[in-house]
Amino acid sequence: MPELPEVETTRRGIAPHIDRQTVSGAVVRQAMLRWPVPDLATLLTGHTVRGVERRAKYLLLRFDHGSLIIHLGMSGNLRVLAAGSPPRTHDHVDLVFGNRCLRLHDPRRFGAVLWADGDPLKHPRLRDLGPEPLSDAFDGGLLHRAARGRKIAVKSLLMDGRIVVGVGNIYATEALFHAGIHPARASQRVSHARFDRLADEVKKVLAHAIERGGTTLRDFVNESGEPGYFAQELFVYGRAGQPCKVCGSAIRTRQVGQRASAFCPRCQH
DNA sequence: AAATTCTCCTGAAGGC
DNA sequence: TGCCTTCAGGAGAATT
Repeated sequence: MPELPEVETTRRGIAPHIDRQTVSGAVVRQAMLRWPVPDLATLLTGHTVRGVERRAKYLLLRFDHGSLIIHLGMSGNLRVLAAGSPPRTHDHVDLVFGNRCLRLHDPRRFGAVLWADGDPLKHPRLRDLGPEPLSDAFDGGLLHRAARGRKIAVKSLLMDGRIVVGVGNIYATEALFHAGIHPARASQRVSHARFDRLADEVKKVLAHAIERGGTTLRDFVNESGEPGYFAQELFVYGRAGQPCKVCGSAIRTRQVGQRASAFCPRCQH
């Protein structure tokens, strides 16, 4: 499931192939993803990509007349293929650049392709987002302020995009383990010092995962169809019943905010 | 206002 | 072997 490191891996992978390239055509095979997909052939043919950026888990393809906003949902990936490559099931959208093709594949269709006429950062889906986790704007103080008076589980706080973006289930789970904080702990009962540590661990785990090309659990692949290599470095996510890599206790899971959450009962409080 | 629940979808896994 | 049920999961929407 693409989280920030997987989206950033995708951005870095596709940018060299499509930045400053001109769209020669587009195909929309499935016009209904999370929201309706615009008529991309009409919208983009003849227009040139003026930048490939990322905000939270959204990819932004800049054009002179607006921006294409792409979200990979939980099962999406973008690959660069030869133009004319036969589509497989769930290959929903192609953007064609001469002899190459940027193809969106998304079995569960939780992804989205949106268009913003003006500043994409002012789009309703992006305008209320919190700071980037790898920026200086994100730190323990921000978490501590957001947690004031909140009974919500600290893991849910960390995954709330209005507070900080890009931290999904995998990396929230891992960062909480490294910070020694129980995922279900009430936010208001986490000290400033422990939030400092948590923010630091979020940055470390995300940066490290980007270096490894992201986490591949089932189906994440980069623009060339290759998996990421962070999965082997996970300490708790997906390791229920297995021994903690630090203390040997059996990793447990429980529901936190309707989401499966793994933790070490001895290392996290 | 904050917290919780529901929703979209498919593939994988488990039961029988 | 194969059909049926269950469930995960990002994040917006609806509800409490």
